[in-house]
Amino acid sequence: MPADKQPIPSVWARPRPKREQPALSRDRIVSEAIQLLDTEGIEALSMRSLGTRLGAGATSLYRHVANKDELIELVVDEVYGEMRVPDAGDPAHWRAAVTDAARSLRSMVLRHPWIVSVLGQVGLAYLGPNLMRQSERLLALFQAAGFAPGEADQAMKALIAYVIGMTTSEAAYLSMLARSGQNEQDWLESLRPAAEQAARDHPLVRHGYTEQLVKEPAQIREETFDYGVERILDGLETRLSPKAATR
Amino acid sequence: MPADKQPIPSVWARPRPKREQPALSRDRIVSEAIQLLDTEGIEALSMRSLGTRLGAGATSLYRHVANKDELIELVVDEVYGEMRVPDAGDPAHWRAAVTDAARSLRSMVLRHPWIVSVLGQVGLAYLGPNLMRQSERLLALFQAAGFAPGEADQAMKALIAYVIGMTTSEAAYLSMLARSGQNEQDWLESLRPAAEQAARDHPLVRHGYTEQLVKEPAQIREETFDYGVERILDGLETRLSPKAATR
DNA sequence: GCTTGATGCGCACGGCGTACGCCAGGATGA
DNA sequence: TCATCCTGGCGTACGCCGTGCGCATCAAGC
Repeated sequence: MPADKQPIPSVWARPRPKREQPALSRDRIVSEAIQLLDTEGIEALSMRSLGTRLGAGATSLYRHVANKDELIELVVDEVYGEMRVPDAGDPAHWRAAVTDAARSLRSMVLRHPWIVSVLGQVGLAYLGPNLMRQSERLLALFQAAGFAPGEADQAMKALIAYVIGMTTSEAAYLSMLARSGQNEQDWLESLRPAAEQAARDHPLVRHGYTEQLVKEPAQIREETFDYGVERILDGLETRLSPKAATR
Repeated sequence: MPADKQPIPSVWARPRPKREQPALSRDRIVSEAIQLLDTEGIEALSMRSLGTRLGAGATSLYRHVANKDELIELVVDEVYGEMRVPDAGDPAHWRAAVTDAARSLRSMVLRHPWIVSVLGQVGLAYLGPNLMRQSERLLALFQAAGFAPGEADQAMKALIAYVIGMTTSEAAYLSMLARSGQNEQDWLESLRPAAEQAARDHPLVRHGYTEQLVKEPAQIREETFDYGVERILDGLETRLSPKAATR
């Protein structure tokens, strides 16, 4: 047994080996992980770094979560809790309510852009309590609007898929921008040559690029997002009118 | 120097230390990586394992790709090349053409489900030649259908976002199913208790579960996917008719 | 006082991405 | 023909990672 561990000058000068933090717990671990992810990004999350932040060793965390994957499932469900879905109210205002929910989900993802690099791995965040709750509320919204249960389910899935897909590319873009450390305008400028090279031989793509150069990028993203939400709601609305028979 | 590496019986019986494989190249590396990803999943892809498969050392790969992230960007663009987008033809059939493209993208993702756990990290696959090409063809499709250039861009982004979002959850689900090694029915059965527990207090969600138990899961996924595509196309179509003024 | 269960920690293992320097062999130029 | 350089591959090593295991500590119950 190697008992000669640390070069402590005196045993009596022990640096308070015991608890000053409120002790480890699953909740504290999850919320500290989210903070770490928000401030330093996905690649900075290791069990060691998280442990250190909590004033604990890496392996201590394993008393509260089974492994890193489970931690990530918990973290994902936790941030889903930030989404806001309006109460199902007046059926006449279902579009506004659904739009609010979609925007709320988008801003959650943009607040926590690391989530998109993790969504492909967590198989069933589905079962998390927060996602469950939001699904229930969304279903209520669609059913109140007049969709039959089965179709409300499809409508909800279509909407969420769209929001997730659109924000995935937004978040990946913004993460990369953040890593570059540059201002968005400067960064786009430094990317210009590569983009123009790539768009050579693709006139339609190139036309889109040059057209967007004059507008504010953040505003373009928001408009594009809203455009898609509106089109999906338009498409869903055709199913509610009495003459619905598109398929 | 620890020279006791391999128990080679005789130095003279050296097993041909030189090339028999057609030599390393970026193309060979990328296509072997895709094969490895398809057969063993995302977590099996390491520079070492890939090198071994190619009959080379791990670090040899770095002569052809800058780092693992770049390899992944190459791999992602490569599989985008498998997507098929019809030629822009008769404007009257734009819906069928766009639907084909969407289904083609979906089946590409389902053939390579690991892609979804990597999409959040690659900032600009956008610039890859294959994705460029597909974007150009999709834009042509929408413009031929009657969308102005700017709106064609928004329409394309909405469609792709939907497909990516929907297939992300499908692929994550299928990956997890594959890892479980079980038949889908058995696996769903073993998941039942947890699902029912989670859906307690959420009657609408629970109703959806029980309703789907009688149908073929793969067929449900396909119908749900198609439903969303149809709704988006319905929504887009309202913008083409002369009386379009939804927003 | 003694036992027992929960909690945290140190250590160690095997694997990862990749920087670096060496070397063999082919291409090149005198 | 020979010296030189360039290219591509390899071995080694560094500093990370997730996590299994066994021990130390301590509060609670007898």
